[in-house]
Parts: sequence; structure tokens; C-alpha cells
Amino acid sequence: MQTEEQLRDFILNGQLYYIPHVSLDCAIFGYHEQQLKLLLIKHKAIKDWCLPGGYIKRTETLVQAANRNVKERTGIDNLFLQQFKTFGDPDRAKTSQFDEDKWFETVGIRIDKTNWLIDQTISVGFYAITDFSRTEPQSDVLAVQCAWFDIDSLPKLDFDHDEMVKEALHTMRVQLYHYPIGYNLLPEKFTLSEIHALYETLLGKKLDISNFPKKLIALGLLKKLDEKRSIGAHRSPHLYMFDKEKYDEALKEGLVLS
Amino acid sequence: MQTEEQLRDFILNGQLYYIPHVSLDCAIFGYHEQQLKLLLIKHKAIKDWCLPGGYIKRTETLVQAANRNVKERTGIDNLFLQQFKTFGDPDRAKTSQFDEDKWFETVGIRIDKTNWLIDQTISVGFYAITDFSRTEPQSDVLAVQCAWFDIDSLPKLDFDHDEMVKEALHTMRVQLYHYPIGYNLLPEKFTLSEIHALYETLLGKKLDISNFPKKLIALGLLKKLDEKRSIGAHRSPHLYMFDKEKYDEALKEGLVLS
DNA sequence: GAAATAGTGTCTGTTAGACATTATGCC
DNA sequence: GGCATAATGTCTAACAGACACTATTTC
Repeated sequence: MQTEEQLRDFILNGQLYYIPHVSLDCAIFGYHEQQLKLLLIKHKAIKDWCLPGGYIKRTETLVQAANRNVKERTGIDNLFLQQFKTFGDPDRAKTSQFDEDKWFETVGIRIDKTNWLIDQTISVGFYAITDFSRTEPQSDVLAVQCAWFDIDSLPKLDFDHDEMVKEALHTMRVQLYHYPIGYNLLPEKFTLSEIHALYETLLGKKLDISNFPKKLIALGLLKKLDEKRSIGAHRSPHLYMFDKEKYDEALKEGLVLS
Repeated sequence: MQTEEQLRDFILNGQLYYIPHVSLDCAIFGYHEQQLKLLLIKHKAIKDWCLPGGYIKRTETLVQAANRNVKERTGIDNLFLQQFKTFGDPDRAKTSQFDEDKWFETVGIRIDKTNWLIDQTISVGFYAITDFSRTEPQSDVLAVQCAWFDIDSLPKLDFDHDEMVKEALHTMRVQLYHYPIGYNLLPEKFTLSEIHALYETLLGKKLDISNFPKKLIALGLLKKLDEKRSIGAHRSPHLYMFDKEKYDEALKEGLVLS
């Protein structure tokens, strides 16, 4: 939604293209060089930062809608994307506090409490993981800011988004043991140290460097290459890459790490 | 919903009390004496059997709504209840095939395609487990039949409910290893054979009888009683019961079985 | 005492995780 | 050669699972 024209149509007629009362919110985790970040947006008419989210077109599946949202914000497609929980507490959005005048002042289009955007909404939560260094957070007419925040210093979020982040992080960490991860998050060829750091950062805890890759190698997910990389001082580590076939199989079938 | 009066109000004005476009469906599993069943309903205006489901009141949480639905159908409250997935494919309910005349003929109240019940709906899936011998499946004005079906001989279900059952069963079986189960499904005092049979039936696979209880006893979930029960021929087994405190703690914190 | 079942004990192969050692390349 | 790091190897304790054995009760 980049033009005033589109915005007006969305606000006034959106219920024709989108399913009202249902939204989705995406916890988009970003990894790069041992940093874990979360993508947040600042909505024009909402006080605090929020998870990026949106509505579901009447013609698309939930996953397609989530994918579309993630792409709109990050420019990246086909990330690892998982539905984690649906939120529907009646007090999650405080629609009763909706201030018509403030909305008009900030957005420039007058709506009242019967507008489809204002009525009670349940929200389907998805999480995704990407390499934040390859993204360019996209703001738009309503989401006037969009930026990466370090996972350890998030601002207070609006609505029930604090709880969503907590649940998303928890689900992501549990699922790290059941799905392969790393494709698109690491360079095509990477060292064991790099994938080790990725897992440590996402899990938020230490992993024994010597035991860590055993399982991944035993499962055949990692292929050792003949190349090495010179990384400055001392020994140059071997490079590895994913066996894409086994990786995709593990994505579909699931796996068990430790 | 037991009277025509209530039904008429629900159909014509329901969107005032319920959130439109959002429903929930419950896969209610029933266990008793090595049998695993699923509760299904037959809706007056729908061809095939369905999962029991309903709408979410504007004043209640999703879990409360699911609990209410489960209680309406089984008479039982506070079951083990888990949200497992939300379904929103645009073709999940084929609202385009809605037949006004057939609806009027069967339900007796005329509605058109603008009615809140007909428009596109996403559905939040929950599953629950109960002892089917303690329930009396409740039908009502719309759900004219309500009955337990053996899990291995389910009829073809309407909408996307076949997929829902598959997902619910899968989630239930995964979660059996992460939550305690058995309370309200077994007599207050039970033998190891009984709880062993419960797990085998729910998981749909054999478990070694001698290894099975080790972990549960090691975790302190099972308390051995001094009583025995005479069950006819041969040796009388010891009785066990759950340590409710540890059980509730495990419910909250989760546990790991094998 | 025979038969059937309940419950416990033992053994083994596997594995997670701690830690040690070796290999390698840069200075 | 010395040093820092990469990578592999070894060891141990725990454990799942297979199976055998003992205990107990009824007939």
C-alpha cells in the first residue's frame, strides 16, 4: 500500500477483498553474524511499535497471506515460515479505545466505529527467519517506520504483541530441533563455526562446538567441500554446504536433533 | 441452542454476539477400554458428518469458546484442550455452493448469501480428550445427530475436516510425549496395565509393558498405592494414582517422555 | 502345583555431552 | 617454532528398549 489512493480504497472497501475480523501478525526474526533481531513497524495511528501484520485476501491461503506480508516488509520471498498460534482474547486490541478524531488527524481519512478495520479481530501468528543484512525494511503509508530491533532490547509493543513475540520465540526454538535451518541464512558455502554461531544465537544458549555438527553431518545434511577459506589469522577452516535434497526432505519429514 | 426461538435469533442476529468470519472446530477424542473414538455431528443442512464446532462470542477467549463447545457436546468441562492449527484456505467451505432453498427447506428460516453464517470463514482447530463412557453426546436444533465414531472407521467428513482430524491426531500424538495425560480418562485408582493400554491406544502403537511406566514413576507422576484390585483370574495388580501436584506442574511446565 | 499374569531386573546398543587430542595454517 | 584455532577423537554416564526372570494369586 504505497499510495493515498490505494489506502483510501483499502480503508473504505477493504472488506470486499479481505476477510474482516481476521488478521495475521508475523514475527520476522533476522539473523546475521551472531545477532538476532526482530522486525517491527510503527503504525501511523498507533502509539507503540508492533509486529508487522495484515489482512487475508479472500482468494489466498493463510500461508500465502503471511508470505505476502513478509515479502512486503523484507523484499524476500519463500522464507522458512510457520504458523505458531492464533490469538483471540477479547481485550487483545482495545477497540473500545478507538479515537475517531485522532485517526482522522493522523491518517487523513475519516472512519467510524462501524468500519471493518475497527471491529474485533482475531489474529493468526506466523514466524519467519531471514538474514537481516539482505533485507531492506519497507515502510508504507500506514506503517511509517519499519526497522530491525535487537531481540534483547525490544521496545514495549502494542496490543498483545509482547505475548506473540514470546510465543513465536518459544515455538521457533522448539522447532529448531525438528526442522533444518540455515539455508538462506548463511552464505552458500560456510564454515562449521558459522553454522554453530547461527544455532547458538537463535537458541540463545551455548552449544558444544565439538559435538554440535556431529548429528547434522551424520544425517547427511552437511556436505564437506574441498575448499577452505582464509579468514585472517591462523588456520583456514573447511567450507561446508547443505545437501539441498536431504535438506528439503528434512523440511518435509522433520528431523530430530538431540 | 435448543429452541427455535434461540435458533432464529442466532441465525439472524448472531453477528452481534459472535465474531463473524471466525469459527472453531473441535476434534474431541474419546477413550475407553482400549477404544479410541471421535465425536462427530450431523448438521441439518450439511450433507456429510462434521467435527463439532461453533462461533466465538465477542466476550470470550478462544479457549473459553472451545471449552464451551466441548461442554455443549459432551456435558464435560475442563478437559485437556489444545489449540493445534488454524485453517483458512479460501476453498475450505465452498460458500459458493450455498443453496438458499435447501437451507430454508431443512432449517425453516430463510437467509441469503449476505447472512453472516454464509460468508467466508477461517476456523481455529482445537482438540480435546475425554472418557467417552462418561459422556452423553448432545445434539440440538441444527446438529441433529451427535455420536462417537471409531477412529479407524470414520465416515468421510465435510469441508476440510478430514485434514483437521489428521492434524489433530498428529498433534495429539506428538504432545502425548510432552504433557501428562490420563487424569479424567482413567478411574481415580488404576493399574499399570490400564494406563499402558491408554497410551497404546492413543498413540496407535505398541509400547513395551515393562519399560513403559519407568519414566512416569521416575518423574513421580504415579504414586503406588497399598491397595490391590482383584480382577478375576490370577494375580491382582497394584493400584496407582496420579500425584496431582506433580501432574499439574507437568501440565504447566511440560515434560519429556522418551 | 499349574497356569496366568504382574512386576522387576538385567543386559545391550546408542547417544548426548564433557573433555582431550591432533591437525593445520599463520605469524 | 610457537601459537591460535579447526576439527576430530575418546570417554562416560544416562537411557531406551529388548528380554528374561521372579513374584503373586487363582484355580
